[in-house]
Amino acid sequence: MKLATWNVNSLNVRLPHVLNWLEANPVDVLCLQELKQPDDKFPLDAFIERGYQACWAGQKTYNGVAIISRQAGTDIQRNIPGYEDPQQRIIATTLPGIGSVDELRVISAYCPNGQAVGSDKYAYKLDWYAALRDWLATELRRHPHLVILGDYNVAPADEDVHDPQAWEGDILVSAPERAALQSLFDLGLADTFRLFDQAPQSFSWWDYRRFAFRRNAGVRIDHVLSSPQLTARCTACVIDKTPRAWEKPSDHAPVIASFELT
DNA sequence: ATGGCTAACATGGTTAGA
Repeated sequence: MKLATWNVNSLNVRLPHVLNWLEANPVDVLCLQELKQPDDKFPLDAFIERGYQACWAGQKTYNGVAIISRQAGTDIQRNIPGYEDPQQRIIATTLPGIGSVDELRVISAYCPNGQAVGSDKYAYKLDWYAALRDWLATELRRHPHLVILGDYNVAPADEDVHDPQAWEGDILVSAPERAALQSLFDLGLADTFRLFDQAPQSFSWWDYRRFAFRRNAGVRIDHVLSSPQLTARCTACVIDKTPRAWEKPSDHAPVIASFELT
């Protein structure tokens, strides 16, 4: 089973890319972030025509998340329960499992950017992460087979940053942000990318400016995290840089994780 | 050098992203 995550930076603009990518990469599940469109603009028919189901949480202009999947999901949850937030950053659903895995809990997450260390948005980011951690602790007790895919807006370590010295202490890499992401790892969730040998300088986001993609001046902030029982069955995790080189690309690349479910 | 692109909303210039 293959699951992918992709921050598309406007599904309105990027739908052709998403459909082309899905045709070349017929994953079982695709989690999207930054739809930047209200619920009634979600292009459900385009996915249905290609054999997919979908659930989504949209918002005008900003944020917005979706889960595209072969099988229809149940138990759909929008946002973090009990955490009042007009920003649409979380959608979760339960998919039918395969073999001894009776069901799979899938979460698509768009974690706050934080803008600048010490800003109001930075405080919101850390607060949001604390709420996410607490909710995930509950979710993991309910769902032993859980995977949370998305844009975490945190580069876990210096090896995930093209120029760690230039970025030191900055947004996406500051110690409190890394501690917030670590608090998810401390729940038993694994960064599946690091389960395997990877090329050095592997990134998932590159600034639109200053030819950052051409120079591979990026950071790795999009991750697939899996619960222990799924981590044991994870067989690969790769970043697909291909669509980042297309015309009018998203600034993020998709990340794909594979699991052997029998 | 606090710029540099891109998208949304708007229809000029601001806000936000990371």
